[in-house]
Amino acid sequence: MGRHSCCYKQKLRKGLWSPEEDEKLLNYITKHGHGCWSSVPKLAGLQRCGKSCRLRWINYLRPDLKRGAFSEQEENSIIELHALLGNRWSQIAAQLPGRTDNEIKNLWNSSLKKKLKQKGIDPNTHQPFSENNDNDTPNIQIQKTSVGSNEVKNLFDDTPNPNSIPMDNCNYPLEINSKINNSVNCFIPCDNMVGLGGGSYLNFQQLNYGINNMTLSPPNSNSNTSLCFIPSTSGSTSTCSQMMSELNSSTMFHSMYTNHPSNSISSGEVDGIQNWEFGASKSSNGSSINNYLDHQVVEDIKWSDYINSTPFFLGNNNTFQQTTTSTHSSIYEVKQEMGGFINTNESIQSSSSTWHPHFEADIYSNKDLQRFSLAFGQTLN
DNA sequence: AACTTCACCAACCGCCCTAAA
DNA sequence: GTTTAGGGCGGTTGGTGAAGT
Repeated sequence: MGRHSCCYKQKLRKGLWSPEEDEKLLNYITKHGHGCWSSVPKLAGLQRCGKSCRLRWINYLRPDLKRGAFSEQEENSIIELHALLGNRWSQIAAQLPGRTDNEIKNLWNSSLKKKLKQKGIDPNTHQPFSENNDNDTPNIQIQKTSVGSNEVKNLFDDTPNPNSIPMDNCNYPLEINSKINNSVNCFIPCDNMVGLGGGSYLNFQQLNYGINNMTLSPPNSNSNTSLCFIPSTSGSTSTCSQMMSELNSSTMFHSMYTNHPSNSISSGEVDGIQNWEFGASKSSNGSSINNYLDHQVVEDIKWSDYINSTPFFLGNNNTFQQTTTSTHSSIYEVKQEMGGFINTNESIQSSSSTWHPHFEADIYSNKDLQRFSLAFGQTLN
């Protein structure tokens, strides 16, 4: 592989494009479209390789290019997107109409990196230089870091009561929205949270979404969606009647590992940390804990492979409003009220005998970014 | 005025992915 | 299943003009 065959051909011009060459390329593509790029130079009468023509068109001649200096708003967007996407210039450019990846890359390397450094921010991590930037402790980096205008709370500080989840509409910071919109795995929360014993419970169902427009695609048991929960329809946990009735039965399926129809996410405080237990259930009187994901399964399926960066939403039925439906898909308008991303960068062994192991999740509300610890797997008694 | 350094950015290079043969 | 070519992407280079000495 490596260089394209066209690049080996002799007598092809390289370097800057002349106005005459630009005119030839522009005229040709305007009239005929580019089609196969490798044939463009010959048809357009250019002594260039197709790749060079393509680049010239995309980065300079395309009529929809904005050109000119970047606005402050554009620069801020690039910084935010870079914090989220890293050096994925094409993805960043996709968020900025009229700008090319090359243009943005050049701006970043020549200007934005310096600006961030001048502000005492590491352009690679987007964290203050004074903070611990050790890549082995990524969760720590997030603490006390500003997300948009939101305040960030310390992991072990002032952990909120999940019963007080704000249900107002909320506008997420740009990078959060982008992450949500590009997600493929989302958890649909069901009816409501039900208080039980020392914790609170939120039933949910995972479905598989398409990219960007939140198209709901019917998943199947062979898909790689990993975590498949069916809300309980009886007992102490709430039913999800409304949500269930909106969905074709083919979109629901059992946990592929447990084949048990009842799972929930539960919350309680352990070791001073607010924990969410995931994939567990309690009996109707709340007296005993039964977890349907046995320890062997947990080891086999490598949780981290499935859930890393998995977004989820907490809310009620109003969080997702179905707008259209067809045989194969339903489109939901998302009014997320609270949601987050599970981080599996580290696993914490709790000193408690009943919670193990823990992963962390960033949970965003309309006010704060807060850190929870999630407990996955078998409850140890 | 001459030279050097710096900043910018257009263009190239090489790798990767994918579809077609 | 393998090979090949096209297209896309991110990293890097090198030309050019501005600024500094």
